[in-house]
Amino acid sequence: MRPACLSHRVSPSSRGGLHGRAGSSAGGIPQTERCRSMSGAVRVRFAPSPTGYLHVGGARTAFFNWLFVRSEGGSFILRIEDTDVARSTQESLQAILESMRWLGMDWDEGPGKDGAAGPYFQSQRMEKYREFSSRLLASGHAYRCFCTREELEDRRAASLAEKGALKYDGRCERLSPEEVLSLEAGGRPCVVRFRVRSGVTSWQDEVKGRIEFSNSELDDFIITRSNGTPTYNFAAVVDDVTMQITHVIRGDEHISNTPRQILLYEALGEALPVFAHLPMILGPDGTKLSKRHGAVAISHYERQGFLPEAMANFLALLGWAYDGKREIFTREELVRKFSLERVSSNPSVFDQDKLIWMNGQYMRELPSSRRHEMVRRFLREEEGMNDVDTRGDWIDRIVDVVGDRMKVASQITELAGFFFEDRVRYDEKARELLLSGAGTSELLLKVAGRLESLKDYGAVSIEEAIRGLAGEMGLKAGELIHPARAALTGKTTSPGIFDVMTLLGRERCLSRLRDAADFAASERAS
RNA sequence: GUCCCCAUCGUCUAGCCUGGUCAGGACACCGCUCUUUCAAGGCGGCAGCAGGGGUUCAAAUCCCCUUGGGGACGCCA
Repeated sequence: MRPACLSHRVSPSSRGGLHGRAGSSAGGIPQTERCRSMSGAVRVRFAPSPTGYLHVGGARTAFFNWLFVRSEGGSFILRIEDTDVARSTQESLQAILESMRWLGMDWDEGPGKDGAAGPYFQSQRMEKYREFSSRLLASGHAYRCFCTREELEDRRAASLAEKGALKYDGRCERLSPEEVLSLEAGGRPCVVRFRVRSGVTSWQDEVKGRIEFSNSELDDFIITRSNGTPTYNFAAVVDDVTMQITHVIRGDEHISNTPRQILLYEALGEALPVFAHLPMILGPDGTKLSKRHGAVAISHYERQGFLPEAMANFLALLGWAYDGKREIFTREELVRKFSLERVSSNPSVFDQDKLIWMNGQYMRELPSSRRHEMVRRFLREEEGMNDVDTRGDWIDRIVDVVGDRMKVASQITELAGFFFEDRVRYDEKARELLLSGAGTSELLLKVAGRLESLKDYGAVSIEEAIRGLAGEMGLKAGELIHPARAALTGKTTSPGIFDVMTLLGRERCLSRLRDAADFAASERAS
């Protein structure tokens, strides 16, 4: 309802990067900056191509779109850019939709949700692209080009060799109508190119401020391929126009596409949407985040036992901040507080440690039943444990005992793996501990003896017994506990030792304690 | 190579538009505390305005240059 393109960011030049002098449009062509959003409801879109999973960067883009439209009130359109038939797959589509849903993003129009602006698959919108292509051809904004790929490549290479520009030289633009006719008659395949006018193209970016390109930087780009399908820039504009998209919110790798798209809007006589280019998400090495940096698929995080609300919260903070102090927000708060004005213009590095921390924050607020579920699922699906449900209660108790040490479900392995393994493996520190003390072996045997003689084997009585034993021996409880921990878990850190003893069960405790006693004694002897 | 974007602790960032508060918070890290270890909690610490010029009484903040990083230059999206 607010007049988006006029009121936002009253002084955009402050966002830095204003190098162009305002109003100096060299070509003297007035920029049409009417905005669609002035006339109606906000409509935004997320337009993935189904050629893989939903990755962190895409998810962040989608989420900012979603957050924006939910905070403004409007429609979120999910459009599938599947014009690359060779690479698009049904599995990818499903995977992307699933990750979207997992993160809690619902769409108002798109796959499974028909609307007036459909269809929502580009592969089903070919007539529209053809129609707009002929319109541009008829109005003289576009022309046919008969150059072959080979010719183009040769010229590009030659130009490159002379350190020239890599742009199309526009030779087919100069073809006479007769030549075009005869070429067509000869059955020579052709593409349709957009005729880029001279001058300057600029826009007021919602996050970057004013951006300006000289059209001489652009060449006459292809809008329709020789096989009749539209290229990305063209399809995107036709769709955004026909779907009445008011705000284009996307990654800033699209900045260089924007002048071309604006020129297309202009030629079509359509009002421009508001553009908002989000800073990119980088890997720890400072380059664009990709699989090289490790896990980038949202589904990976789901499988590892991250919580969707934590993931969403974390994604929201990648390039957006409320006041720099508060960081934990419910989804409702995010919707309420989100605004494009507070999106920063500099790129951010994806910090897994902080994600883990944040997930831990959400994890400890969870009812234990939900933590049980998450761990069971992780064990079953990721660790291939097939008796998870027959041992369910026992596993649930382990999860309880692990408590908030577990920040992500997958950490159950490192935190409590010793419960599930038949034999303990001593890590470096445990080894040292078992081997260092003088009477360690004897201590362990005494602990074992005490546990063996317990009538009632439970956490409370175990604790009493161990502390009692320590007292009798004139030792501090810790002097018994530490070697016992090493013996039972193979590590020097673990959940509370009495809980460990309880859940491990008397038999396994006794054998592990005796094994460790043997280990301590034998190694010392040799 | 050309064009574009970006520049505050190691990382995410607040502060910049509307110059003047010890440059604030969080993750990570390091202490202390609690404690059977770890985790969590509490308390404390380390650490930053890329550099250089301007403008100004005053610059992280406004302007210019340099440097650095990133992105885009396809009949991919």
